[in-house]
Amino acid sequence: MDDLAERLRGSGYRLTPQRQLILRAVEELGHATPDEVLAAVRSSASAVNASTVYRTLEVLEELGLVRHTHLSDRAPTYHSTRGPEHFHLVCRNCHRVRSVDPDVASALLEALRREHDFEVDLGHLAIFGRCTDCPSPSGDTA
Amino acid sequence: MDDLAERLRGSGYRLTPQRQLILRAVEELGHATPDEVLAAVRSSASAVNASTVYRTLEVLEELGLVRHTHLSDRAPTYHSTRGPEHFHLVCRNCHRVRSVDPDVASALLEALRREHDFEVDLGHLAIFGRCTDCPSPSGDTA
DNA sequence: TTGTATGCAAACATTTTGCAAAGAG
DNA sequence: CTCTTTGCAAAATGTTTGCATACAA
Repeated sequence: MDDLAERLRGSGYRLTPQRQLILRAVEELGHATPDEVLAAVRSSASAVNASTVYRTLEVLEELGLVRHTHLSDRAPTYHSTRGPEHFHLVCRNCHRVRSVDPDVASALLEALRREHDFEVDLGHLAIFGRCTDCPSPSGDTA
Repeated sequence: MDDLAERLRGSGYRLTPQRQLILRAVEELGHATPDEVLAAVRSSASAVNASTVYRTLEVLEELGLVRHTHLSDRAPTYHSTRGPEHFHLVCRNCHRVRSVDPDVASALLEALRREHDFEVDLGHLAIFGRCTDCPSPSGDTA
């Protein structure tokens, strides 16, 4: 769908092949780092520059077409906003990442709004911890 | 208090002046990046190396004396575990950071435990969003 | 004395920047 | 045509590593 073209023009941006490719890559990859997006775009066809990926992800996020979150201490990951909104659970032990329905957190959001005048950006949220059934308390990545 | 000495030895580590200085700096600074810790330690006295700061913060965190969280897209911040446990609210607009009592999130933690077999690491949690009364919806740092 | 810890310098990973050339509208 | 976007190369930022030396126990 050419949501992309319209959204871009609506904000004074231009439609370029790079932007199309990068958005498509994010949509296909699920949760991908800029590097992974770069690799995907490159294999998929032409050569695109890393800085273009960074700049484009920034634009796409501004337009609300993608979002980023931090699922590790390393590079951020980007995902499309086309699917349902969600937040993330990340297990420090097995590194499994789960997407959770916002409803689970609605009470917290409400409390923070009321008691702390704070509006949570749920889509950016990544909660670290560990699966109850995950073994060794190994000092692992965060 | 020489909790530090005991904890270190209890895990086969040694007590060094650098480790004392770094722990003290974290305690005094509140929420500080490795770089800020480095600067504090350096001014406070002798010269310490950056890599020592990184290695030491890792050890201190393993021992449970400090914790780190991500209050920006940049460097992580470390804080002492001597104060009460808390999680963080970060406003994308005014960059204010608030420490919140864990109780506010207890229902969520319980739900995640029950419904997702997931044990949240609350001390690492930083929730982004914006103060309700913060003005402009400027596309700001994350 | 023995092995851990440090300093140093270099490597690494990720992101940002300036600027000239390409290309969208 | 004009102004945005790209590629490129270099710099900036934050962190990690190998190795010889220093020092805690």
